Amino acid sequence: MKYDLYSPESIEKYAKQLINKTFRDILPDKYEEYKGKGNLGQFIEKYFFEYEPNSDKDPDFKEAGVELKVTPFKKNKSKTKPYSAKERLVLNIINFESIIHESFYTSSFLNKNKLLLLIFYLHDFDVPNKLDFFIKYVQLFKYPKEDLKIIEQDWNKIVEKIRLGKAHELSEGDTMYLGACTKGSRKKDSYRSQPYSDIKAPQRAFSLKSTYMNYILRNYIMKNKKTYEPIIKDTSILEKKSFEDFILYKISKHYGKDIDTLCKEFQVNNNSKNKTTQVALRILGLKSNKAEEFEKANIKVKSIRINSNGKIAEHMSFPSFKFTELINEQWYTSTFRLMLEQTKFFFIIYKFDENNNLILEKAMFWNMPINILDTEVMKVWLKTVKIIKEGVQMTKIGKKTFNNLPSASDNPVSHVRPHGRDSNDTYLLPDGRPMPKQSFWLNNSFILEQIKKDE
DNA sequence: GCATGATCATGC
DNA sequence: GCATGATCATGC
Repeated sequence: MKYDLYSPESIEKYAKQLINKTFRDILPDKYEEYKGKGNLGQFIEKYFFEYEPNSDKDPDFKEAGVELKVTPFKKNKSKTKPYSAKERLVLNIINFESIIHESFYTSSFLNKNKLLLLIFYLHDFDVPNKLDFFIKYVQLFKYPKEDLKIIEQDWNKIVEKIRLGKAHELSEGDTMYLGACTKGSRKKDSYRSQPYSDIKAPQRAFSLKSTYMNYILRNYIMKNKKTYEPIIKDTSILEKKSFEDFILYKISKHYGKDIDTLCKEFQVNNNSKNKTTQVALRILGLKSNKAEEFEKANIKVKSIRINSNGKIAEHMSFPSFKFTELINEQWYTSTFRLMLEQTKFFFIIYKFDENNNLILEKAMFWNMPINILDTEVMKVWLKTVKIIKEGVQMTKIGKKTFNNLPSASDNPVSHVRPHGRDSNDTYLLPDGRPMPKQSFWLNNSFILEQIKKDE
């Protein structure tokens, strides 16, 4: 045997020979050309470790308790973040029927995935054949203690939802590091039954979110020194409270205070445009505007102001899209859908009182309910694509140019509006005309409704 | 006061 | 200089 079956370190050592090799380098001469079907993980199992791929309940290297994972990363244009994980890491499939009888520390998830042998290869978009990608990193990975605590909370949240008969409403935005991602086709016949409801749910698997994989890649694998400051400095806090509850508890101590008082108390510049967000982060004990946990969990902070009449003045904006890219996307894999599905939002909500003082009202975590995402938001998205393909109508009235993209009055949840530096900040339409950059927005009335549901 | 286009401000 | 979150401005 080329490696000791019982020793994780021996397996890792053997696997490190893969570094700086392509998949083609591993292919033995006498074997038929690998078809490229299936995944590269199976390829490594078969040709490098020389065992037949399986889908056991046990880890791939059962005796050593090591699960093999072959996963891509990619190069970015960004100088500060030169590399990212290309995708989430998909782990075992969730069996809705049996998982409701499990508990975390004896779960099938932890049994299979507590020690991972991560093999990172560089996905090069200019290289047509997967076999020519280079393997760059090979390393055993065990969840750090503080991460495992949050993963436990995530696991419990997912199982709780299944126990409530809501497997069909599972979404990656529900949880922090460990997600329940869809796996397999979206055809009706791939839907699965669930124990506490007659509604069939798409098959799902546990996964480590791509933002969490980014963190693993940059900090544990590439060993970058620059990390963000964590909010939870002492893991024992998470024994008593969930991460979310702890955060909300800290903010709640300052409910009712006005923004001027808060700025003074937490030494935030009162003229700063994002002072409302900054105050919340200072309350959480952060010196900067980034939190390690938020980065890993893909939590985006959004501040919301409610007017004294109880309404939200502004809609919520998202990054602008390129018309020519948007029309080539499919809804289920579209940038906008994936963003809404995978992002958890942290709302900091302020309200103007009758004297026009801005008061910290509450904070809450929110993510887009999947049933709204795949109905109302989908309609807006499809309509937008259709209009762009057919040719946007633009009408100039005075200084403003009006268009026929879906507006806030057309749909209760989402709409399209300009979102650029100014009206000269444009992208080209497929027909070559320039148009001010546009983005999807969430309607203020919808946000308000979601905030009220939380009460 | 709503609807929708236009623009500001901060951080990287 | 751009991307992105946040907010302003005008006409009905």
